[in-house]
Amino acid sequence: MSPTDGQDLPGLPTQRPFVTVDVAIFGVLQDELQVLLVQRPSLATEPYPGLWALPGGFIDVSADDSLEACARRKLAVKTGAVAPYLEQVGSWGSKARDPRGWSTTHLYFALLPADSIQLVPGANAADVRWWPVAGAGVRGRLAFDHAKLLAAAVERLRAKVEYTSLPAFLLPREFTLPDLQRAYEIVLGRPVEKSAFRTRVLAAGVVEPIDRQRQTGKRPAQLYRLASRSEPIYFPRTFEPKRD
Amino acid sequence: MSPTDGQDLPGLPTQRPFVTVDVAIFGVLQDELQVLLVQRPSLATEPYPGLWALPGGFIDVSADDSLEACARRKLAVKTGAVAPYLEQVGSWGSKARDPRGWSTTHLYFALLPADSIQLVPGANAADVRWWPVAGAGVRGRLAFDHAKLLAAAVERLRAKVEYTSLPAFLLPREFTLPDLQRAYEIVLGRPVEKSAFRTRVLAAGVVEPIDRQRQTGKRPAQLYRLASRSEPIYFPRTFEPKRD
DNA sequence: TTCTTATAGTGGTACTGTGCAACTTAACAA
DNA sequence: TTGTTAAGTTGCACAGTACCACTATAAGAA
Repeated sequence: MSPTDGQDLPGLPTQRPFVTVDVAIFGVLQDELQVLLVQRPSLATEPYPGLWALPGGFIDVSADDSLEACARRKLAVKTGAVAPYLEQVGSWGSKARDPRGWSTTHLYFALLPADSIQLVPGANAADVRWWPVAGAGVRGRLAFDHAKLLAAAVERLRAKVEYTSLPAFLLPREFTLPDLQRAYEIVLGRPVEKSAFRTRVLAAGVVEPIDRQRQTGKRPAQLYRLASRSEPIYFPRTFEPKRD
Repeated sequence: MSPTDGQDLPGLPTQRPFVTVDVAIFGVLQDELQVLLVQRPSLATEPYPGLWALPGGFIDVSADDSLEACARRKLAVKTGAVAPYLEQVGSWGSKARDPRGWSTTHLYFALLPADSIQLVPGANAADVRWWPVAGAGVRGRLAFDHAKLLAAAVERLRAKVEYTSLPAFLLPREFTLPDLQRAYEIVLGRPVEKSAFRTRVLAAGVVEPIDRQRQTGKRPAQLYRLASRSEPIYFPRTFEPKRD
């Protein structure tokens, strides 16, 4: 048995992977699902200089109390906001994923109303930008294995949108049912049937009407807000579209 | 900005959490869902001496190529077998969860036919035993935050059993539909209706009949095996029991 | 004023997968 | 032959979704 193996050692292993947290931050801008990426600094001493990557970085063992706290901190640093929804996607770790050595990352994804935030390039990133999500990722090469991570986050998001109220967290506090329907369509990348959608959302108690409407030039639309602003609703069934 | 923060540092952080992988290994024994636990050595130098814990331990950066490979290795060491199903539950990390310092763990769960394996106490564990799963965990105190980890694994397992064929991985290669139904009932902790269950399983193409039956004294039962021995099937809907 | 247009919202029927209860079938044993 | 028991089937009810057609409400044009 290898000397670094196991909880039974009197001491801790001296060779440890380094540990990072990455966050895929999603928003809806210009009627598209977009993800926030940061450009890595163009220093030859850095891996993947100048390439775009998911926001994230090393755990700070003196500043962060937990993984999730670390994710929330990184999110706040980039957006200046507290995201209404944050979920862990999973973790990845291997000898090969970072040229600097054995590394692990803990991946989270966040949803937020894109109009509510300010982008903050910050000290450790050359630039910050929203990128449209096309298919399972974005156009262009990403640093490290971030294309794979992003694909996993997008897949998780789309899967859960089939049976939860997650897209509501992409909207501002007050919204109409057509707004919400559109958010579903943008994330899923396919049309959603109006009548069934409304029945589903109202029957599940996702939203409650406020006593105001939105005037748009045509028939005004009832405004709603979330019944529960922190927890998503789970619908009894997924969508079941006939034609694909 | 803290000196250990960020990918932008020329160097890597010197203070790193230590990294472990834990595996919740589930099986069905004596008509009960059980989980494999190891007893920690009774050395005063070890945290939680003598307590039971999920099998797992430190990543071995020289032996393990990836997190999942590490999980498979730990699984093989304890059971001497390759589990037909392994899935990551998630990761946890904090300053407080291990008295030795900031630590992270990557939690997996595995399903296997309990009769197919040999328990291997091994060098780094005083004992290995199956423990019945009662509610969200096991009777008795576990080391570290393993009660929370086990609860998360059990919750994930039960949730997926509602809409997948996962319990099939708890059975031997050949089984009858009543066997499979019983596995669902054991994991879910509630009865499952025979007729709807059979329709569901057969319509989804989970199994294929072999041309043999099992004689039990009463009417013989058709034997089946999995159509796909590696991937679970996702049913179009969850169970929808009327009375709870 | 009326007509047109566009979006919001409703109603009605079909369909699918599940729940449930009653039934039939196959083997064994008394 | 009959009774027992577990395996397997049949038929109907039900809930939630899909789809299509319809009505409602505002603004602006005619």
